[in-house]
Amino acid sequence: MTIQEQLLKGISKAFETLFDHKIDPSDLALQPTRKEFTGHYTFVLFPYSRITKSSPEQSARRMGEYLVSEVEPVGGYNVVKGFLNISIKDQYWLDIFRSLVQNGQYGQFPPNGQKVMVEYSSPNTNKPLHLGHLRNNFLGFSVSEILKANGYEVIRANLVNDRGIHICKSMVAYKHFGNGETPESSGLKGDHLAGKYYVLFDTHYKKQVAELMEKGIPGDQAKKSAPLMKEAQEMLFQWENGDEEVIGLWKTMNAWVYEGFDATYERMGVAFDKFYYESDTYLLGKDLVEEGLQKGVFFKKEDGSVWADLQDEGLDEKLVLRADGTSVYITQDMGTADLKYRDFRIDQSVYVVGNEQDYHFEVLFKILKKLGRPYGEGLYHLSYGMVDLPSGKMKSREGTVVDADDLIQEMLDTAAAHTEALGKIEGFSEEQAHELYEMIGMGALKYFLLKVDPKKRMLFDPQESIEFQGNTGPFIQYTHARISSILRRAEQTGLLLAAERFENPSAIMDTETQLIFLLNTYEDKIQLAGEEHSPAVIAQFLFDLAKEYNRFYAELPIFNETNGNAQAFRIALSAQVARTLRSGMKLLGITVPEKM
RNA sequence: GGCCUCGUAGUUCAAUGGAUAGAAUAGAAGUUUCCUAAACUUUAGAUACAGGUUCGAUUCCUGUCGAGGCUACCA
Repeated sequence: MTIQEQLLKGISKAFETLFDHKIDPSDLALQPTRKEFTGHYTFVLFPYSRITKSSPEQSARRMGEYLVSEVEPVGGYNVVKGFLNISIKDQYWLDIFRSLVQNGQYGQFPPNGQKVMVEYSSPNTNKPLHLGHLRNNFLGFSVSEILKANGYEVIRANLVNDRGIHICKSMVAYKHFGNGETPESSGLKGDHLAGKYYVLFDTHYKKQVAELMEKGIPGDQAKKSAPLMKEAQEMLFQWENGDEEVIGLWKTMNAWVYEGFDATYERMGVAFDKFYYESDTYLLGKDLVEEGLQKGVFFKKEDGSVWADLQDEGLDEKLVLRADGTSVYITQDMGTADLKYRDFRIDQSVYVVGNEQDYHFEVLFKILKKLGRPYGEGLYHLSYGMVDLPSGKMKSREGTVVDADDLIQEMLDTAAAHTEALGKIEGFSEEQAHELYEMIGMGALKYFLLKVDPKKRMLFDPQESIEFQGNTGPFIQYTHARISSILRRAEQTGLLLAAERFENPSAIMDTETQLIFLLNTYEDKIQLAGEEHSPAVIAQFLFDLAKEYNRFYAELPIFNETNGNAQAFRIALSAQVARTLRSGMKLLGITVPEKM
């Protein structure tokens, strides 16, 4: 039983014996005591004044007395207004610490028998990845790691949007202006090459529209009738009919793009267990429409189009099949959801997709539930906000996007320049130095994008680059590197062995208690993050831990300590902090260096 | 127009309805003979506005103002 559980049980008992009122421990909540006050856990009595029939302050005192005498780990208490601050005896912190150190499964919960698919990344194959994709990929990868740590079996999926009008645009432009250019001949990464033609299409298309409008054709009509657009639509039609030449070009260009994506994914450190391609799935879902009609979930209008009526759910009617019998986006998503289930028998499904699709997923999930899908209750849209630039929104057509490859390179360069300026790479080989830059640059970028609550839109200022001080990835990496350095020295002096079987010091300091307190909450954070699908919870925790450790390190001597027990204990505590930092950063997809 | 998010120090972010609204950064002032100064210490600075709910509101409700998104027989 954890210390929190013991406390809650004690409080529940206190309510029963002191105030003659039964409250289940699971209905009670403790919070960590704020720094300005003494104590470890705080229980708030205000809400219970009706039950206790006395002032919150009085009842807090009585409860404090009760807990001190009845709950073994409680060493003392103090009351401020209706807040009961409970202190735990040192001995119990030491016991907790010992059990954390000895727990071989620390940070990893046993398998829970549940299978979950996390779909993320899901790029279009007509242009390279940008800053928004980075947030998506880091979130998806991190959430997968967190779910694994929570005991889920995780399948990471990437649904590649490899067909449609946008790809045809790139293809049309390539046909006109390509002159047989290839990634090899141009020296461009495949995805950037395709992106170049997408931009070319747009510039020429805009020119055509402007010309038509000058001739007096209204804007709407001009957009539809511009020759390039017509050509793109014609090409889409040919693609759907399996035209050999079109399919050939499509395959060639997509292959270039995949090669480019693979390189970027590898640099980002993300991976997938299963790829789905829209060219395979875009016709799926019609059988579900049929099933829905039979079940009465859908209805047919006079023109033959099929609709889902979600007005009882507070939503509108939604089209699921066109009058001509062709499917729409949501039809395909319904079919793909079923396909995923057939492939893996998943219990849950997480979709990492931007918040502009909130409504789409709300509708999709409601439909799937109405259709009685076995996975229907386990659907979750991990919606995240856009990444804004100081100049405003990113628009690919206006060239204001921040390219993922460029940004990553810039991060590495900045990390390299910074590291060299600080003289940190003495004794490093070229290869080691490069590895370190990569760790730091990517650590900074990942941490920066993950520390913010996913659902909020966030601002990214590429000019200021990314900080290496303060609440950043490198700060945590640095803390880990320092501890590693301490452990190396401890090993040389033979202190590490002593630390491994440390004996309890006679007294422990506040900072040490605080560190153990934090270490003890690590697994709670993992579980919380799993529930909320939020790496931000873990990022914040790691920062708090690193900061607290730095304070500890600044205040307490480690190697000057004359008391052998205290010294061994501090080294053991340092080692455990390093272990937690390593474990937590792994959940964010960030590696930590031994030396920096 | 309708629907959904979001407005917190100069800036970027926190805060299951709880204590004196926390951090980081930028500003000001300090700290390197133990292991790494990418660190530490001190200092100043904020809940868009107006109501309501209650012991208590950044949080819940209503309205105003402001930012963004969705509102296609596009994907």
